[in-house]
Amino acid sequence: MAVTIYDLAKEAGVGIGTVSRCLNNHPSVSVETRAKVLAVVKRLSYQPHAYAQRLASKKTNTISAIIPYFTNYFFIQVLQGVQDKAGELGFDLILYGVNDPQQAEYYLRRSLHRGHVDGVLFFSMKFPESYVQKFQQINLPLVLVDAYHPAFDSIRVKNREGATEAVRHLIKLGHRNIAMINASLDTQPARERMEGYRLALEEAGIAFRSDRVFISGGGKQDGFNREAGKASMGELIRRSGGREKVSAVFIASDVQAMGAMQEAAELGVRIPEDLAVVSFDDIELAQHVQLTTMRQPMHEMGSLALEKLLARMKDPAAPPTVTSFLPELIVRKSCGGDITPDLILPSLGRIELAPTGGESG
Amino acid sequence: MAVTIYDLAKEAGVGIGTVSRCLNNHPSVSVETRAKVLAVVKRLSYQPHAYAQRLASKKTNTISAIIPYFTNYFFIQVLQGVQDKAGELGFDLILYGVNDPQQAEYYLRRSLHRGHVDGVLFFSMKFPESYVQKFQQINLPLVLVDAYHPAFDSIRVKNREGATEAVRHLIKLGHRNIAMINASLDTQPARERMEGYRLALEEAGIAFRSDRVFISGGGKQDGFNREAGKASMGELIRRSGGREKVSAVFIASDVQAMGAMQEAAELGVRIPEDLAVVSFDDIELAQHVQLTTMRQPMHEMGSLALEKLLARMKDPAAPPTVTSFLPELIVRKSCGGDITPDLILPSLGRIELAPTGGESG
DNA sequence: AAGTGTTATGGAAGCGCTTCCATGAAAATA
DNA sequence: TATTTTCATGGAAGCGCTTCCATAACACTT
Repeated sequence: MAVTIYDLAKEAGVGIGTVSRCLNNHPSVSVETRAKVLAVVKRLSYQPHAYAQRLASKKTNTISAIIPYFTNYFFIQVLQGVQDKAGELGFDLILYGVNDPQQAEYYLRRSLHRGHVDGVLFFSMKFPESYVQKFQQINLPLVLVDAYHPAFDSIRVKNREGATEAVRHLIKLGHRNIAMINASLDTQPARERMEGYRLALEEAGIAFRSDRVFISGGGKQDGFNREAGKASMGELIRRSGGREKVSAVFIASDVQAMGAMQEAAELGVRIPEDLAVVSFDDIELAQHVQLTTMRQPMHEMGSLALEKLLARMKDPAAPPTVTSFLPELIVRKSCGGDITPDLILPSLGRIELAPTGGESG
Repeated sequence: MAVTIYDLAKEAGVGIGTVSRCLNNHPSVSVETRAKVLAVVKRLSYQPHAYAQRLASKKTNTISAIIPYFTNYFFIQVLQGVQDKAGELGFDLILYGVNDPQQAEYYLRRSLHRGHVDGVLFFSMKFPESYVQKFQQINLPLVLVDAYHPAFDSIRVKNREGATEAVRHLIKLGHRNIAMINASLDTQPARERMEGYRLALEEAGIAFRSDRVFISGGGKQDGFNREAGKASMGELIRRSGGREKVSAVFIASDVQAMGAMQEAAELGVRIPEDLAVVSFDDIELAQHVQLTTMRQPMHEMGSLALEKLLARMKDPAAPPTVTSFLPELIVRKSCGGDITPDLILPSLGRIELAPTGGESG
């Protein structure tokens, strides 16, 4: 069997307490003893048993992250922030990918197992009311990212303000007939972004028309995906016409915009000539397709989430904090108009979305 | 403090053994006793202590996945496969993202801690020789994905064959001056894909020219990234000219191809008119930019990896197995020529890469 | 009635650690 | 030299489980 501290103790001719102390850099061990023990540790290539340590010390050094649809680029980039920080701090990160809402509860339950994790990161979903008390009861640190509940720490994005700025930009470019492609209103970001859209319109004296808001997805996921975006754009194009033709659209996320742009191209609608597009997130891809979008500091949100969790562990009694990020408008080509220099690329790419069937240029 | 089985036992008026048996669905408990105990479990909202269980039962139900640069879409898609399977089987997945090679060893060491994980998935990196023995010694199941070592199970992709097919396709379209943009030759996939490239050329009686192979990245990561692809393409375009102008290029991965295409567009080189492109992976994006590429079954590779790990746990003595996937050519528009219908999209998109400065079509 | 199974149960032992307490030796003080 | 303080150390207890063994209770057999 594996080497235990008992083996080490016997081999080094000391007690198990001493061995443990050597391993944990406890001060009260003589230099010689420590050297002797560590030599044995090395010789027998001893490996501590993680769970025995954790059982005895009551710390797990592990956190879990519960994330919906984590192949969504937005989450990946946030997750990267979490992971980098976790590595830096020596924490293990258990990844729970949620594909349907029920799973979220399953993973919450799992995270609640006493001694399983030191804390939980919960992303972009409505935190189930029924778990609020459970977390409070056992005092398990929890941080909500891109979500909100008054009882817990949260990291948010000013969706409303961001959306307003996005739509304002379109208005500034002269658009009046501005549609929105949104995700499921079950999600808070979708609701908030729509509110921002509505506000910007009102501000400019443009009437909000609910028939200009397109939500699709047929219940599949939460609507923040390429297919939903594609479907919505299809509908938009089919329904938009006549003198009140929609000339610009605000899309609730880059991923949707990807699908939407593809559909537009397939239907011969040119972007930005026929339709200006602004969306939300600034995932890596957005740059590639020259999408104008509202940037969220995803990596930073991820690492901050972990920091907040640690702070919470240190001081469980502190009142819940909320950190809000204000998204930043990144102007690229998809909105047309007076294009200001791309804020990411030093030189502008020449990638265009052209509706021609064959060669162009 | 938290509720333990002792509390349950006292409360239900039974012994701890009986409680444990109830919780674990052991057969030899009477129906009434079980009901009585489970009622108490519910009433006290008992949560088992994960690490105590694990310490006593010697099973962790956890595996770790060591993945380089996991924001790379290729890995994400593989990881999704792993995660889905893990969720299905009730395993916890610890994610170790590696940003530089040293970290890999750190995470290997960590995974080796006795009792920490039941098995390890190691992705796309050279498995360090110095850890071979350690894994064998403690008999920790290990599966290599997109990597190989004779001592362990592995899941591979026939990189050579895939590359050959990719280049053959270009040759079939009439190209003779075919360059390659590769990643660091320190990685096995890069070496194998280059060999496939060379083979296809030889097969067609075309001389291999090392000045037609472009590798860049300046040591940053392993070269499988957008920036490296962009840099290589820049060099290719600058160096290619005269009568032996390169008319097609095989790029070692989609991610690199993204950067390369961007650079081409910026330099006014049209794809596919001026330069045909075929690459490798078929990440989700490839469809979006109409990239012809060799598809790897990423999700399947991920879930198979976990299955293999389980098989290995069951039978530690079985000889190492190797499963190889043959990538499949997906023809889209980036290679020009006689375009066959896209195998993913029912109808072809119209997204084009046009080198024009402004509107086109 | 005595013997043989069968089933349900209690609880000790043990998983491999950390931590605390007691102890003995050495150093510092009077 | 006698006494206190400090330091290093050994090892028991305990973390919360699973599992095994012993036992009691009961139903069958002959």
